Amino acid sequence: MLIDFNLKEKLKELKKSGKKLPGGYFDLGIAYWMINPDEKEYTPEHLAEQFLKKNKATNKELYNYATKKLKEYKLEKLFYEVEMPLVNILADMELKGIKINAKGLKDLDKKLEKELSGLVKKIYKEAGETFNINSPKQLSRVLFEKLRIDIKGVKKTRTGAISTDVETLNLIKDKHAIAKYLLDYRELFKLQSTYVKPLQELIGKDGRVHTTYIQTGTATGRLSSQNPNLQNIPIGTGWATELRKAFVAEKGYKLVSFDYSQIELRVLASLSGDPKMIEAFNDDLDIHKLTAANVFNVSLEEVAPEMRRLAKTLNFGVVYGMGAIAFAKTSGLNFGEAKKFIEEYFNDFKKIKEWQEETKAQARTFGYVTNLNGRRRWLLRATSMFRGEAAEAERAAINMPVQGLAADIIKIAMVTIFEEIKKRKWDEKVRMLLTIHDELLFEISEDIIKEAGTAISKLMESAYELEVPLKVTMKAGKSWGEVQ
DNA sequence: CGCATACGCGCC
DNA sequence: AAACGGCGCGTTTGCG
Repeated sequence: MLIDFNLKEKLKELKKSGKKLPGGYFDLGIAYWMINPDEKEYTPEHLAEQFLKKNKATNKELYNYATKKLKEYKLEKLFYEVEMPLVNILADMELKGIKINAKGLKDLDKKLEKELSGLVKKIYKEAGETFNINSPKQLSRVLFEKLRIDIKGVKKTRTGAISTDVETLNLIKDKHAIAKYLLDYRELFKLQSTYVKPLQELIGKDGRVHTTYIQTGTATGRLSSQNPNLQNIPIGTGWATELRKAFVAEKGYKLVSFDYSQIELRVLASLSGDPKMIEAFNDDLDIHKLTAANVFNVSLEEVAPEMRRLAKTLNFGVVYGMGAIAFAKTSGLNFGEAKKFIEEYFNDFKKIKEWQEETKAQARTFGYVTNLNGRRRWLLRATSMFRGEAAEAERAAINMPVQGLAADIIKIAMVTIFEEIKKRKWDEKVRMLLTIHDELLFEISEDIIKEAGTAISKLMESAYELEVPLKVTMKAGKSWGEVQ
């Protein structure tokens, strides 16, 4: 058995040179990540220091300690049956990469360039001077000192400066024409500088971009993606779709996305055992509409779009431990109304409140929380004497078992799908490319899309048994822009 | 000059 | 004043 660090990189090297893979392997970094997912680094030096209290340790010593802890924490199944197989799967996904239409990106770049130069001119004209729009410091001076725009309701940054973020710009939109231009500028500049420009640089000789998945990158069990991060590609607006259209399928293939519908809320319903929410998912109802009907005390037919929107914000916020202040801010309600809606929510879904309180108590009592598979997160600050610190740990505590189980489910699905691909000898026809928390993106040969799509959907839906069904929606297209 | 920090923002 | 969980990354700014 191969016992070492960064086995994904080693497997990639072996695959590239066509060599045989080891029969079994044990990634030390991932093992320690499961023991404590909040370490910022998982290097041999750091782990020896942190866990063995030594300057140096051999892999054997690190292995012995890790296996002991994995057993003690009941993490062996998750480690050996999910995380380790995933190393090989991620290696494949990274090597494969996703095809990019370079010409499309270049054209988009030019379009953005043109739009941006127009906006810059308008902004300078409104400001009566030229300055660096990308500098919050300079922008703040122009907006609030030179132009003297009213700062009522505008928040300050952590260091006390007047904020210039989107929320602020929206607030002053009606007070000065410059704000609208700045909002447009921000959107386009972000798109160009963060996505369109870097992506072009990262296209390989094979015409594809190859992200790197970090298996030890989050404290909840999720994966992260870097160089480039393909888990935060813009979606929704016209410009975002233009960008997504540059992610394409190879000739003879289509991109096919498989999305878990409401996976975190389903997990929360299941964990809490809340009868109303479980029934809603069992009946395949519109969960936000159902929530709205409950918090507004109306029938499903009487739910107006605005009511549903508020309920949706509530549903998402609850998973994160959102308070009245934050709910008020994101919903546009005043503090009192926001507080009432949250109370009403927990009154309607009592078991969710109970589950959250139990989970917080666990964090305080044991200093950690776990999810159904034993995935663990240490939260020693739950008993901090600083109220803010303790509250922050409590919010992390109620979120981790939910986010972490959702992460496990998609990882389990990836492992079973990978096995199915091998079994059916679909290696060249069904390529798993991306994993984006609750979504898997494949490149599938056009002749078997139907058959493979059905198989993949089924495997995703049966990856884990909850108190409610898992639901997957599938979409196929020539580009990523077409599957959203 | 490189590096860390602040700010801001894209996604789930 | 803020207090919504989890990430990665671009630009600016100030420090050594």
